[in-house]
Amino acid sequence: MTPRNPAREPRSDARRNRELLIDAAKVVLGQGGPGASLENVARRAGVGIGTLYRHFPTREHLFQAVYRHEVEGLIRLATQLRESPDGVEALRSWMRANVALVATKRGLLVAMSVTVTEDSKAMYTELSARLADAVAALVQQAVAQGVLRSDTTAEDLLHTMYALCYARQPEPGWEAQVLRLLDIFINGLRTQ
Amino acid sequence: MTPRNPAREPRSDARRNRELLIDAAKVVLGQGGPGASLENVARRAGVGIGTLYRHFPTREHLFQAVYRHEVEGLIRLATQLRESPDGVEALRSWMRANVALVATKRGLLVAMSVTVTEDSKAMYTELSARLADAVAALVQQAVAQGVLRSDTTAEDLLHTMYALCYARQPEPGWEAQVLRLLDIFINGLRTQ
DNA sequence: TCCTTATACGGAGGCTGCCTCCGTTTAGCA
DNA sequence: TGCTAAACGGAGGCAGCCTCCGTATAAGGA
Repeated sequence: MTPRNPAREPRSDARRNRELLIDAAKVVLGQGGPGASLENVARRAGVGIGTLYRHFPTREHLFQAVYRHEVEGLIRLATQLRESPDGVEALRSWMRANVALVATKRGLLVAMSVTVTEDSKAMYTELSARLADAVAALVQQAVAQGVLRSDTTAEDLLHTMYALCYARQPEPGWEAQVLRLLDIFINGLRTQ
Repeated sequence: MTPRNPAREPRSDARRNRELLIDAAKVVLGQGGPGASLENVARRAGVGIGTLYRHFPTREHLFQAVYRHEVEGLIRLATQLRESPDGVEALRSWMRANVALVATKRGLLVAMSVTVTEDSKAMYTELSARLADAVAALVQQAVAQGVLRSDTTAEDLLHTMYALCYARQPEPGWEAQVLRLLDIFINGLRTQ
């Protein structure tokens, strides 16, 4: 074996366990929030606690990895939806996915907001920009198809969506309410 | 001794220890946030952990007691400031005290926002209303003195203050910035 | 195919905090 | 001064945090 390979690929078991841990953490942190038990995450992933700590030295590392994973999923989804023939429907689907994420991963979002470090701020900035770009592409597509008002911006959509989510979150049944209001908003953006 | 006294006053040691615990919790929770150690609170108060749990059966009971204590302090301050000859200065002092509270008790506020129960929502509603009333009285006083625009509302002030606090909080030095912006805002409300 | 070893795994163990339970102490009434 | 309801304190059992180190294994080279 090559004894000195500074940038070697991670071993296959390491890669697999990392994925397992992130999947488990999605569920456990999403429900339990900032105080959720990391031993519980390791148990659900079927790995030892030592493995968890090797991959994610601190609680924040794990939170960040999960968050990044989720947001990159949304970015991927936006890219896929650019194939869609109906640009407005594409936007609607994408926003539904985003609201669903806020709904199921509430604990995670609270956890992220509790521990704000320089590091997490940088990540947040980077991901926000990429997300906004992905949505802007969807908007442009719909505008080009002639089904959306040409003065629409990605920020209009994102700000409205997050404002609705956060203003409504505590009540039960808020998700349906927000989706209804979003539909109205999107209809308002249609070329008549 | 009267064995059957359903609504007896708490014993003096109980009252004293309750105060000691709230004082200690102010510091410990203000710094440590939601995850702060309750044993640490008891140690700082100089009482046993059992005593803490008798007075505050859950972490939330303690959080709520501290929060109520702080907000009632602000309400008392507003009442005292009604004696002040200069209504605008009184408002300014009061808002400075409020910003200082946000600055030193950040951990507490985060803790309160993480665990939202029916109970805490009711308390929050009640205290918000009383706080708004106290500020409204200060505003009316200043208006009556002819030093403040007569269309000013307590909500204008409170919303502006909290929006500034929460939008700015993470940066270092935010407190001075917020105080400066608040001063400008209050000057804007002066009758010229 | 097998050997070698860098890489990764798992969980025991020490520590801290949570919360309960109960024996001890004390405030305050008569 | 005596009595007792009320309050105190901390031991103890349990759970989670994180580290450390002996064991297992993936994968490059012979």
